[in-house]
Amino acid sequence: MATRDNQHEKLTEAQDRFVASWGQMAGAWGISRTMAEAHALLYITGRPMNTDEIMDRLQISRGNASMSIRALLDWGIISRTHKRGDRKEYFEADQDVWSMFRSIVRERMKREVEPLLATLFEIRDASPAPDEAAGDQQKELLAHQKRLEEMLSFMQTMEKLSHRFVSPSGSGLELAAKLLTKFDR
Amino acid sequence: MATRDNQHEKLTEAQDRFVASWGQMAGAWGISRTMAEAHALLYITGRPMNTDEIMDRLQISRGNASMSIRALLDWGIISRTHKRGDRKEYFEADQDVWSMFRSIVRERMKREVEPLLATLFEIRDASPAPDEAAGDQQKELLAHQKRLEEMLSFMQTMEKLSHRFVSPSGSGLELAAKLLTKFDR
DNA sequence: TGGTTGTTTCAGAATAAATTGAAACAAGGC
DNA sequence: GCCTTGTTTCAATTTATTCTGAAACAACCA
Repeated sequence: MATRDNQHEKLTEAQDRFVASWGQMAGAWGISRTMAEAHALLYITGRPMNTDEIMDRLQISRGNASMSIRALLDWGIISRTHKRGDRKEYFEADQDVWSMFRSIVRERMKREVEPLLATLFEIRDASPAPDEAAGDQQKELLAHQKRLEEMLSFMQTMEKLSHRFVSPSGSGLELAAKLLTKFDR
Repeated sequence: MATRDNQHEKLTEAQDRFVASWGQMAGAWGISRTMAEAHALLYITGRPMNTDEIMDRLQISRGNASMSIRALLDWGIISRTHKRGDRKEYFEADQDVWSMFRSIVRERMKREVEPLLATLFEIRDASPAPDEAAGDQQKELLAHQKRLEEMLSFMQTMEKLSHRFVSPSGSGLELAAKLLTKFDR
């Protein structure tokens, strides 16, 4: 059975490396390392795990595990399961990479882009309106408004785009993306 | 001139709010607040500014200003300018929102996605290969490989997509995005 | 060459974010 | 009710990140 043991060891090592590289990526995107690692672990092992297993594997505290799992549930990229005769809660990751990606985009839009957009509208409406006179200051106010409008229009396009792909039936994005990359240049 | 003063005051206030909301957003995306604020300031004022002006307006130290400006230059979303008879360096933001966005995507891909992709390939190549036998463990190895492949394929699609839009002539994205949002559902 | 102005660097300080661990809380079973 | 098992919360701590300020550096000028 030495071969089998060796295989298993290498599998575990590959999983650990996957988890670690995922965790590294996290910081750059404003996600906590542990949260990313927990998700990576559930994804790459592909089986439901309970809190204790996750704690042990990632070497983290119970509190941290609980909060990270909660966050992943809120993002909608992992779900609860149960095992017969076991009172513990188990968690498993969405195994469809594209649907996972859609969930992430959906949440980030909702949490970060939408509030920003609302603020930008407020700022626009509170910005001083240029009057008819043609002084330099009026020109500047006009330019200010133009810059605000362009940013607003950009973000609105992004929002619509994300809704278009992310929300309902949903799997349009995968097809579109693949088509778009199919023909080089 | 009370009206003019009032207009100017309101303009400054609008700019400050823009800068602040931009800065808030930053944290969620793994960017330092100051860097985002400096960029927002240059964008919304629309005119070249030197280090001292930026320091004063954002209330930050010279060191911080210098490093943030440098980072923005590295990202390619601001550029250096000079004024006749003034030895100071001036900086101005790219005023085209879409080209700005392209620069950001290009850099993030290069810095974060490409290295991750390289690591994923390494992990795949170091993962144990299943043999012909049909045991549970072999099935698991197969499933592991499938998950890795799916993630790899996803990220490769994303990379190609980004190259397609971001790199050369470049302005395709704007058109495509607008078209895609044009027809609801 | 020495003086002046402007820019960069980086060790240490300040700040923000993530993590722990123990207590509080829930949900059963007896 | 009152144990037992599992989960959540949160104040205190640890860790990571950002920022400061002064010194080093660079470029120009007289």
